Amino acid sequence: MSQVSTQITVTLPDGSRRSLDAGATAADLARSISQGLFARSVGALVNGEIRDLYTPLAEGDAVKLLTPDDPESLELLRHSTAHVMAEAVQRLFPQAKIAIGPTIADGFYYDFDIPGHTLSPEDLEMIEEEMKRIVREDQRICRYQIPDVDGQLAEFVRQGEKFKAELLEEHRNDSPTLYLMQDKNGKTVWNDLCRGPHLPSTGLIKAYKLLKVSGSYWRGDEGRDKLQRIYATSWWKAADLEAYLKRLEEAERRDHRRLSRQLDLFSVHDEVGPGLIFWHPNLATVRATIEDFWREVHRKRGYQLVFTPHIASEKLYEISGHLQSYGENMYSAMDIDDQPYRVKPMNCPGHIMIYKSRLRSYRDLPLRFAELGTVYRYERSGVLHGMLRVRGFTQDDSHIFCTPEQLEPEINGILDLIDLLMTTFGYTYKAYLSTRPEKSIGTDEEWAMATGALEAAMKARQMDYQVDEGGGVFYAPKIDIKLYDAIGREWQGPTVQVDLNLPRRFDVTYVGEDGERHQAVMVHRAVLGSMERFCGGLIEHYAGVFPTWLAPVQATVLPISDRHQEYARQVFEKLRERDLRVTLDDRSETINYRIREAQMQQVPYMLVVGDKEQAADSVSVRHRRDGDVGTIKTAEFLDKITQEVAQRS
RNA sequence: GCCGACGUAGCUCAGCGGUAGAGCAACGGUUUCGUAAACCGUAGGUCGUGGGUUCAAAUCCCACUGUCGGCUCCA
Repeated sequence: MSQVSTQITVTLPDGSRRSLDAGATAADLARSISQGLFARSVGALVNGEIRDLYTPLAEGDAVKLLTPDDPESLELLRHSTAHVMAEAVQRLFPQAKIAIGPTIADGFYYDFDIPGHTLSPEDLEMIEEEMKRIVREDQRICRYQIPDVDGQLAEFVRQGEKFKAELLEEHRNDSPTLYLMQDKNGKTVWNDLCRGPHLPSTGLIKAYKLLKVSGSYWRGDEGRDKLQRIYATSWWKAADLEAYLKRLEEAERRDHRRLSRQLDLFSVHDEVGPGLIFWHPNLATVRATIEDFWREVHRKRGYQLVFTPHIASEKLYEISGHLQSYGENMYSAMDIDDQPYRVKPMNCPGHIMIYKSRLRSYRDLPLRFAELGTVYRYERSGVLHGMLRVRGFTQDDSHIFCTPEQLEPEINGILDLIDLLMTTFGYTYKAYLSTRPEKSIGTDEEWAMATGALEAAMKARQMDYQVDEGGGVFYAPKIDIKLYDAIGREWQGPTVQVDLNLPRRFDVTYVGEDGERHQAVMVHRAVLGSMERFCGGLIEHYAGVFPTWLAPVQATVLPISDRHQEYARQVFEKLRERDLRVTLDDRSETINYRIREAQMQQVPYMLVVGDKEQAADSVSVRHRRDGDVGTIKTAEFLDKITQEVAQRS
């Protein structure tokens, strides 16, 4: 051990400082703290960035050693598992060329080009077996800075690793690194061009599973090589993997297409075409209830409801620009009296027509037009998905026309409405502000005004939000809200956009205090998005167990035997008079059978009536979740359920 | 659109070269019941569509169509 004269000092998470020999790595730091920590460390967080355990540290670095207890360590684990998977694939399929293999939420994937072979589910098992071997071999994973980029390039080319060659060429000035997999004798058995970071060795990999194969394209470009992608996941503990697979199962259980069959919610038909939804009575009831609520809250907030036609002359979409920039998502023209017409893909031009039907004064503003507007858009067949991705859908669309001064309070009002609706349905959410992208129209002042108003409104409400720099659409900055459902999945939620384009294209103006015409400011916003997607998502969020105010059937009356039918009918009528959705199930099936059926249909209340209830003008209440909750007076039950519905709980 | 898997009774699925099966649902009867499936019986499919191979095709091959998992796109 030669004593190096220079020392460096690093800071630990608890604020304490530690001196190390210059050139010391995070591993050395761990060792200097305790053997136990060293044994558990798999990487380090250096100045907030995840790094290899054997990263040399520099003077002043803030270092946190990562062990499997730290969530950040999963990134290392998954990235390394991806490499092991790629190594396994190349062992089994020597002709396979590797593309990229990043980590994603809950796992990772790796893309391959495997000439002459298509991966099958059986292959996945084989690959898993091979991975087991690589893990058992406990290969070291070493970072290696490429000293001679051209030499390495030539090597990649010689190996036919054209994707890696392309990547290396691109990153040649970024101090590119290889990660080498080395066996016990220090011999490199595999390598991958990779920025890292990685685990120190493959032996640390424990619980992983390959999930599915699918197609992809090199760099996501369908003009380029077709690749095969393997999706997989990796965890530190078998129990975590188990829990994750359980979560997938739970998601499967909640799948709205599956629940639709059980609860008779919606259908699509070959004879009609894909992506076109038929709402059955049960789901139509849910939707209608949501729409009633939606209309109520909009009226209360000064929105005016409008309706616009489903087809329009092409001229409209030429003015709006949709034909030019959105044409490939629009259905082809139909001929009406020698004029081309189109099915509407957007509601905005229609709302603008209403605005422009007369001269507007600043005194009229803001004008808030809202419509449950049905639109049709061409979606490529492969992307259609149940109710979540369709070709015809109804947006809860609104366009607000206002002055620049009114913009901020209007945004604030929208955010308030969003909060009310999302809270009612039990979603939590996060907000994102998307700012001006590179390719965009409008002046700097316009963008500053619009973006500023969005930001100011969120700040005024003390909302947490993240900024997605350059993530706006070309004509507008926007606020996107992401929803989190009952099992923590993310959904695309409400969106608010300040449009800098259409007011100009349509010459949307108002007469100001000064008697001059000014261009109006226009805001697009959708809260629920589309009724199809929202209701589809809601089915999964509630797992088909709709709260009482939304439930297709809120209560069912179950007479014990035929002699109770008359009384059961009386109870049924009483509920119906209260405008409750109630059914009477007096079929000659056993009471157990009828209860089971109501349970499986997720009916909130089952009202069992027999001799005792008949004698006491009462009902025996069975709740779908709590079971038999006892007998109460019919009038009392009516009050309770009516209140529950009114509270939307 | 592209890659891959799949399409058998209303639903869930078995059969995978040799005369189409089960459970549930439906229908008819019996049963009149106290909190998650009473009993007996009946009916139901040109095996997604079209073509090919074969003495013979639900089964093998091709095309189309739809669904599913991804890619991609999302004014």
